[in-house]
Order: sequence, then structure tokens, then C-alpha cells
Amino acid sequence: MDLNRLRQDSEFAWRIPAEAPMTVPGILYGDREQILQMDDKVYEQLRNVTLLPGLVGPVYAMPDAHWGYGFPIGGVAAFDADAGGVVSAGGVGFDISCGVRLLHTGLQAADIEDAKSALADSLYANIPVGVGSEGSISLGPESMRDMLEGGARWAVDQGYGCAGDLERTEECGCIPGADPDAVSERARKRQRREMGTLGSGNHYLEVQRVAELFDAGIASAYGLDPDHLVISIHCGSRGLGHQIGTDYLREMLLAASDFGLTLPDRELACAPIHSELGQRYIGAMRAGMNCALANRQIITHLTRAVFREHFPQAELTMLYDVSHNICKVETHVVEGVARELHVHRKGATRAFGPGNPDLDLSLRDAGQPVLIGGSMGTGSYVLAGTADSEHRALSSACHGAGRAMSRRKARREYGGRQVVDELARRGIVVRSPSLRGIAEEAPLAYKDVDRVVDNADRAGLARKVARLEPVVCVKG
DNA sequence: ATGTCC
Repeated sequence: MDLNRLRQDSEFAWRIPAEAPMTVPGILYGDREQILQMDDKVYEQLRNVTLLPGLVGPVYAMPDAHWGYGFPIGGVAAFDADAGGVVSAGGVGFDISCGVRLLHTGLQAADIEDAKSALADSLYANIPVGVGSEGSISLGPESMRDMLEGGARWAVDQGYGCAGDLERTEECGCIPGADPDAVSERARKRQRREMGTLGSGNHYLEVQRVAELFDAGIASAYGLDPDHLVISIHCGSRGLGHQIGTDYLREMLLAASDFGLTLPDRELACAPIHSELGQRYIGAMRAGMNCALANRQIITHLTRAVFREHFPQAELTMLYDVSHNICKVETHVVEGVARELHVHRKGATRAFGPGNPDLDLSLRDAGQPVLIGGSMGTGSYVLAGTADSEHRALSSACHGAGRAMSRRKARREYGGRQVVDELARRGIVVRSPSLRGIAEEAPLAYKDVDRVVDNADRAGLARKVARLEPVVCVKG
């Protein structure tokens, strides 16, 4: 990216000045080198977002930002419904409510050293993974509706997990306002047999070792101890979310001229929040969020069953579950005024600071756990939302390492077998149905997650708490 | 991300 087009606000914040016809500036977070290496497409896409109506405050790009569909991945944008604000299917992304759930195991790294391979085999055998993977659960029309309305709460009612899980899940596991009738028949059909499945791409289930702590106080509040094992589950709303995205992108594009919207990019198709279409999309998107929450809840249940076989003493309890592809209605103080905003976070993690009433009391003093998935074979991180993150980026932080090269290029550069062997030499056991997928997800196809997280911390988006290293990885 | 093109 050409730094000459940016104004440097601080060591870690770069501004696209709000020149007409832009109504708000764009802010990119990261160090000089990161911004320099960012694709020009991120600049172009972030600038395009600033041209949408009803924006409040700057639009933001997180340090892991890269080229996405319409909005950059790692993008944050907030709209005021009463000021003509819009909701955008491309601003949420195709994988609605993709997110990360982190579980404690109570085990130490040494406890599983001799059983890593067997554990990997069991996890791989019991948790469906890969493109089009199906589980043993099949939802009829009534159950589908209940799931779309109930989310993880529905899953717990069905026997997948316990009430304690919900206290540690965003929205207590169920976002209100979901509208199953706004979800197409095709979207539901695609999801019928996909509950409790990981999917493909960058989705995974990892057993990880707590490798380093950066804030002992918050780590203690989160129950993170050195050398303890945790489990990260990264997945979303599978075929249902994807179909909702596809359906509404098409509909929003066709309706754009009726709304008098001139789109800077077809991929930024959107609808006024107050329009019938906007409201219908929000209802469908919330159903997609409940689907993702239920999905991660069922996978939690499957994971517990596997661990019970191998380690009867293990107790899998929740640290937290948070989405990084979603539009949420939140109150934020902008220029001294509290406003209700529709905050789009696409590849950006909500990072509520201490005292936020949405947090369970057990987490409220420490702030919200911000769960960052690294690339395969590299570190993952737990951060904490801070009071500062509110005015830095509407309480948002990065979501992962962020891709550094396209999937196609990664396939040309790396062999799947070679990547698996290399990770095995480092003691990381990988199971996946797709060597091609492994090549696309090669660690070097991603940005340096350590640097991304360092800069998220230094930019004041969230505070570093712990670094996690992979031990076992089940990969889509 | 995705029954990797209805």
C-alpha cells in the first residue's frame, strides 16, 4: 500500500483522510511495514466503504486486514439506522458468525504427550470435517426452526452441553430477533445434516498448550495457566450462512436502485436498515448466528465425548465463544454522544472492555476474552478487551493472522504432505481430509500472527493475555 | 467461507 496516500495518526494508526465524496475517514491499524505490505485492494475497499450512507465515525481496518468480498476482511463499519444507515451482506461475509470457542481441559501438556496421535485419530473420527461434511444429526422442519431461533441454548436443551456453557457464550448462546422465515428453503436444506460439523478452509479444532502469559492478572481471571491444555474450535454457520449470504447479496444488488443507492462496488450491495429487505436480512443473519452458536455447541459436546474416552479426568469448561463475522446492534459513545449503531465486524473480533453488562459477572472485571486463531502450526492468542478499544475501533480487534497470499498461490508454493510432515517434526499432529486444503493453509500463506497481535495490543485494540501453541490439529 | 459452478 502506498503510504503517501495516508496520514500517520500514531505509530500504529494510519488515516485515509475524509475527502469528498467520503463522509468519514478510514483508519488502518498496524506498523509501517504491515501497512506497506498490505494489498492496495484493502485501501480501495476501505475507501469504498466510507462512501456508504449513514456511517458513524471512521471505518476501520484491523492489523490482519486483507482483500475480501466488498468489505476488506478485518473491516469494521458502524451505521445509524435513523441517519439512512445500511446493512450489508458483504459487510458480514459469507460465513455468518464464524467465530472461535475456547475450552479449558484441566490437563497439562505432559498428560497427552504419549496419546497425541490416538487423540488426533479420535477427534478426526468423531468430528465431521471437510467440504460438505455431514453429521449424525438430521433436523426436520420444526427442529430447524427451533435451532435457528434458539442457537446454543437450543443445543443445550437437546442435551449437547450444559447451562454453564451458555454463560460464557456471546449473547448467552442465543441472539434475539432471529427470523427463520427470512431464511430460504435452500439454505435450510443445505444445513439439515451439517449441524456439528467443522467445514473447510481455515476452520479447525485444535488442542493447544498455553505457551506464554503476558498479563498474569487477567490470565488468572480467565483460568489460563502455563503448560495447561486448551481446545480452540474455529467454525461458523456452514452451508446455511453461505446460502443466506448468497441469497441476500443477490437481492440487495437488485434492489439497490430502488433504494436510490449508487454502489461504489457491486460487492457492497446493501439495504437501508429501516427497509423491509434490510430487516429481513438482519433476521436471517441472526438465524445464521444462532446456527453457528449451535454448531460450536454441538462440536463442544462431541469433543467432550472424545476426551472422556481418552482422559476421564479431563473437564472441558468454557472460557468463551465469540464471533468475528457479524453485524450487531450496540451502543457506542461517539464524540461524546451515546448512539445505537449497527456495527459490522467482518474478520474482526468484538472486544468489550471491563464492566460491559453483556459479559458474565465472572468475566466483567477482566474484560471480554478476545480469541484470535493463528494459522495452522503457528500461535493463537487470547487477548482481553480494554476500555480503550471502545474509542479506537468501536470495541473491535483483529481475528487471526490474515492471509498473506491467495489460496491459488499457496497451492503453487507448498505441498500438503510436506506441510504435514514439517509440522509433525515439530510435534504437531495434523489430521485433515484434504492435502490441498492443507497446502492452502500453509503457515507461510498467512501473515505473522505474533506481529499482528503485537500491533493490535500496541494500537490499544485489545490487551495480550496468553499465547497458545498447537499440539493436535483437526483441519478442514 | 462454500454441495470450491444450478
